[in-house]
Order: sequence, then C-alpha cells, then structure tokens
Amino acid sequence: MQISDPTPAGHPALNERTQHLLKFLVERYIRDGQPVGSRTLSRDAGLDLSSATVRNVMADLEELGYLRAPHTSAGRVPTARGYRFFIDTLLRVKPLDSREIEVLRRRIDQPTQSGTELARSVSDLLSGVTRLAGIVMLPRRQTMTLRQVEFLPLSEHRVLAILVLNGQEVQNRIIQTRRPYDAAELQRAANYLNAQFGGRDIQQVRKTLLDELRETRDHLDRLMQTVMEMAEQTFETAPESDDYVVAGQTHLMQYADLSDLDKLRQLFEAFNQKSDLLHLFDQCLHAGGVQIFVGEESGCGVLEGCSVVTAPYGSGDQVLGVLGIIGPTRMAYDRVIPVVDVTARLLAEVLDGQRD
Amino acid sequence: MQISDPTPAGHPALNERTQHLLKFLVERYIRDGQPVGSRTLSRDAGLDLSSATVRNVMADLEELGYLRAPHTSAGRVPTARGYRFFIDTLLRVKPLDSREIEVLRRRIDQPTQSGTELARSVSDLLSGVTRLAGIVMLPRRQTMTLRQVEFLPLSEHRVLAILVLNGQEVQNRIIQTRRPYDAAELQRAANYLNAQFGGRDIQQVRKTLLDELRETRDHLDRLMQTVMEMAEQTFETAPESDDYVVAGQTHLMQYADLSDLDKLRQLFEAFNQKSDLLHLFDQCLHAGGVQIFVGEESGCGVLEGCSVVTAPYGSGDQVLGVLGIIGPTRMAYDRVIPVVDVTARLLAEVLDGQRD
DNA sequence: TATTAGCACTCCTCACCTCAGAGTGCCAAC
DNA sequence: GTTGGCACTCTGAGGTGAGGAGTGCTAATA
Repeated sequence: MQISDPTPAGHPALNERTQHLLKFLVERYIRDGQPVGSRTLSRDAGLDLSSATVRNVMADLEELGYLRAPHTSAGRVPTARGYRFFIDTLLRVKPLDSREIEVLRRRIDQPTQSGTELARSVSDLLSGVTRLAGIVMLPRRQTMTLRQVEFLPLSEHRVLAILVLNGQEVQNRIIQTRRPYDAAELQRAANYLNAQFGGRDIQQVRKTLLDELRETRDHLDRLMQTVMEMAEQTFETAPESDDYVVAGQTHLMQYADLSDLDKLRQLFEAFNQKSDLLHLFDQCLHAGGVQIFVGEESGCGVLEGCSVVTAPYGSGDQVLGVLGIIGPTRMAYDRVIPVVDVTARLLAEVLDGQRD
Repeated sequence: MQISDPTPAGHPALNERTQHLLKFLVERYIRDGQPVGSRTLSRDAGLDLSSATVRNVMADLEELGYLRAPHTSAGRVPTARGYRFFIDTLLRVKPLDSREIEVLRRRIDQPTQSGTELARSVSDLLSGVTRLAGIVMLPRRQTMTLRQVEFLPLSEHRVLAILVLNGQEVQNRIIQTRRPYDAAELQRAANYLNAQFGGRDIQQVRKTLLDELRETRDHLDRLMQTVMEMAEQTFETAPESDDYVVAGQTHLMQYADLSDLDKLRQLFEAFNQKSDLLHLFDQCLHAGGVQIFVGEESGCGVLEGCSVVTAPYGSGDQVLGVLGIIGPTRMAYDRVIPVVDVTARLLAEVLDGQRD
C-alpha cells in the first residue's frame, strides 16, 4: 500500500524519543478522546522518563505545531499537522488477516443489477466495517466500454436508447427526435453502431462519431443521418448519473468530536450537495493509492474536524472511480486505511470478473 | 380537502371559550416554541379574561389531557392529544393562492427521465417549501401500465428485459435463463406479450400469465414456453425498487424540539431502514385525502416528537403512491397541510399528462 | 548537558448557593 | 362564574469555592 500525502510540508527531524512520545500521544488520544498529559506519557509510554522531561518534549512539539493544549491545564491534543506527521511517518498499519479479507470479498462479490447498486452495497460495507460514513464514486460513464446499443421507438418523436456497458451495466435514455423513425430504421442504426463501436469505450465512440462526422453531416446518407441523430443524444455526457453514493452518515452523529449540530448539518448538506466532495474525490482519482486528508487539508471548510481516507479502484489498468470513508479526525487510521485499501482492490477484482 | 384522523378518539365537548383559548395557545406555541402562560393568554387572546380565569380553564384542559406543564412554573404546552384536537376541529387552513400554486406546478412539471427522478424532484420541492423533510413514495410497480416489453440477449444465459411503463418509465432487469435464446425467439416472445398485454397493468399481466398458465406449463408450445420463462422473472415483484425518496432531512436538525442527537440519529436511521415508514405510508394509500399523524400516533417509536403529514396521489382514479412531509410536532400545520395537499394534486395532474 | 524533583500557578469542573422571574394553585371576595 | 391576592414552586443565570489535573520554571543532580 502506498499512502501519499496530498499536501507535503517540510517536517524538521525529530529524534527517536520525541517521535515515540508523539506516536504514543496520538494513539492514546485516538483511543480515549481525552487530552493526554505528561504524567500519563511518563507512566505508560514505556520510556522511563519523568513527567518533567516529557513536559519539555511536549513543549517542543507544541512549538513545532504538532500538538496544542485546549487550555493551560489540560494535557495535549494532536493538531492536523500532528496527525499528518503521525500518518506519514509514525503509523504502522495493521494488515487485515485473510479471514477478514474473505468476508469483505464475499460481501462485495454479490450479484447486482447495476453499478449503482454495487456502489451502494460497497459503501454500506465500508460504513458498516468502519462505523464511519462510506462513500463510493460511481465509474465515469465515459470510461465504460460499450457492449451493445439498442433503440426502441416509444412514440412519434421519442425513442428509448438502451446502452449495455461493461457487460453488466444498463443505462436508458429517452431521446427526443426531430422526425419519426420506424423500428427497422432504428434497428439498422443500432446494428451499425454495434458493429462499428462495440467493445470501445464511450469516450472514443463519442469522439469518433461526433467530432469527426459532425462536419460532414450534410453529405451523409440516410442511415448515417439516423445514426448521428441517435448518437448525439445517446452519447452526450450524462448529467443524470448520481456521481457518488454515501452510506452510514448517521454513524458520524455518534462522535463527540462532531457533536455540534450546526457543523453536522453543514456536513450532511455537503453530502447532498455533492459538488465539493466530488471535487475532492476527483483529485484522488490518479493518486495511485490510499490518500488521506486530515481536517481542512482538503480545502473543504465543512470537513473541519473530519478526515477523509480514499483509494482509487480500477478494472484492468484503468482507474474507474474512488471510494473511501469520512469520519472524525480522531479515527483509528491503522484499521481504516487497510479496510479502504483492500476494499478498493476487491472491488476492482469483482469488476474485472464481470467483464465477460 | 379532507383531513382524516387515523386514530379517532372521543373528545368531550368544550365550550367556545375553552376552544378559543386552546386554539390560541397551540398557535402561540407553534409560533414561539415557548410554553404559554396564563398571563400571555389573558393579555393576547382577545377574550378580556383575567389570568386567574384562564388558569382555571388551563387546569381543566390539562385534566382532559390536551395540555401539560413541563414543570410547575412554566406555562403549558400542547400534548399529542391537544394537537390532535387542534388539527381536527380548531385549525383553519390557509389555502395557497394561485400564484404559489403556479410556482409549484412549474417546479413539478419538468421533463424527467424516470419516476425516481420525478419523485426526487418533488420531495426536494416539498422539503424546500416547508423546510421540513419531504418524502415521496414511488408508484408501486404493480399498479403501472405495461406499454412495451423487449428482450435483449446479453450472453448465453443472460437476457436483458426492458419494460416501458406508463409511457415514461423504463425499467431493466437482467434475467438468468435456463437455456440460450436467440434474438428471433426473444422477439417473438416480446411480440406476443406486447400484443396480449400492452395497456394492462403489471398486476393483471402477472396474474394472468403466471397463475393461469403455470399449471399447464407442460402442454405449452415452444413460443409459450419462452414467454413463460421470460415473464416469470420479468414480472416478479421487484425487490430492487427504491420504495421512497427523502429530501431535506437536514432541515430537521434545525428544530430545537429535535435537538437530541441520539433521537435524531434514530430518526435518520429510520429514513434509511425504510420498512417502518413504508408501513406507515401504506396505511395512507387509501385514505382519500390528507392524513396527519401526531407524535407517536403513527405507532412508530422513532417518530416521537415528530408529525407526519401525508396525501395519496394518483393518476386518473387510481392511487399510485403517497407523498408527504415529516417535521417536528410543532410545525405550521395551516401552511404545511395545503402544501402537501396541492403537491399531491399537481403531481397527479402531471402524471396524467404523461400518459400519452 | 540532559534529566529530574519541587513548587507556584492556571484553568477547568463540579457542586452548591442565591436570587429574580415566571407561573401556578387556591382561597376568599365580588 | 369571575377575579384579585398570595403563598408556593421551579427554572435559569450568575457567583463562589474546593479539588484536581496539568503546566512552566527553577534549582539541584548525575
């Protein structure tokens, strides 16, 4: 697994003892949710240091911006920068054992009727296993392979276009036509498209058909005119698709860190709005591994107090989408990161298997 | 409009003065959210009574279970029973003016690709206008009219069934077949089904085909065998459909009445679970008008502190589904009720218009 | 020079108190 | 039946003080 830092920032060298203390403090804070004091560290961190010494170290770490004290006498808490350093250099991830992986695999590899359904089930899985909010971005339509296209006349000026993609996914679109078409005409257009473009991805189809032929439209024969009118609306980028699927938002209401109702409301609205989060996920598409945003690193104001862990998933060597979780900054990264990572891999496997 | 009481209960006769005071108290409480005291009523209710008199009346109303006092010195608050009486006999609903109706109509009558999309947009509308959570139950598949059915071979043992319903709605299902079928065979089966059952509702189709023919299966010719295998899976009740669509849940986080995070979590989980709410809405399908559940009248524990206002909508004389809102018990019924009522009517109109 | 014990200090939390304000119930008078 | 008056109750805001946790600093120590 490769964890890349979206916002690399220089970290001054810390000696081993300091790192150990920081690591212990972050872990303890993640476990208990309470500010950690020097006495606790002196006693439990296993370094045989007096609390006074620990205090000196903590003061240094606060100076460097890794820790902060909620108030004078309250111990220390990691800052976003502290979490960042923790994740990048201190964290040892616990790999899932094969039994857990098998459970995940079985839950993902269930027969589904559509990509949306699969995405829903995977985000359910993510949220169930991590007790956080799970998110799965749907594969971009543009990257899907065209298996088959059919046209069905519905009424005088309406034709139903049916796209079978990736051998599993079916999409419909109702097309408004300029003139009536009969079934035979539509059949011929579909045959042509299937013969010419079956097996290619939508992006290519669109490019070839529209960009290359549009100019010569006036010189096309009747068949190709039909093909063009159908294709134009059929292969346009779909504004309909749901972009991503969220599950388990309610989990986020359990964490004291996010108990501010107003903040929570804004967060939930961001889930519905989608645009901000989509932008964030787009950045992760080509990260090539697990990516983590701590707090406001994402540049998204509503994500204050939250962290996002994402991983792209793909079929073959192509990136199809991104999945991940959103939870309080104070989350069990050592567990969540492998879950996200493995889920992405398993989803890729399943999608590969479906390409029959 | 007809507002029916789902749980009629005897209400003793109240004299006019008492009713007036109760009405004023409920309205004031809905407006301000504060317990209403005798002084306020004496001063503002326009009855020229001393607070002592009002206190006597309030004591009676408390005795009858219409009011309760949060504590000794805090004025009174309506109980569920109080709201019930208010809604049934005291409430004067403010009809929407034609301008408002026009705005609603335009927002509903937008071109949509599918029933789900339409439902989503209507529940968005409901939640936007009322600032509560809007819910639209999707039309039961069983009640839809079959326009057209087509079968598309996908691979050896997989056939894509495409159902065009109500002239607007398209549904797909992938069917696993026992033996391979070629395109011509499937075409004949589709032709048969379209000829025999086009224009009938799914319920009928299913009944006729499955119940009547299943027994005689062994004596059917090859065409009918094909028809049967296709139809069995195509017309089975769909477990896939999303049942209902919720919008604007986040609005509910703004109301102090529901500010208990844990309660709120349970409520949101009920939205996702769906089964409880579906059961509730099913009851409203044949109510023939606006129906209101106050607090736990619905029999649904998580709805404590909430009211539900629903109205069935239909096309022609057939009930297709239910829509409504969920909000805090303390909501502006005089405004919400007509909004729900009119929205249901407008949705029916639009659906009627689409039956081309 | 790094570590430590000791100590004064800060700040939070909690329990407790008080007090004003709002509202009630009841009673006697009208 | 209605009303004024009065004692009573309860809440909520504000204040106080003890206890505890944790810090920073300093001087002593290894």
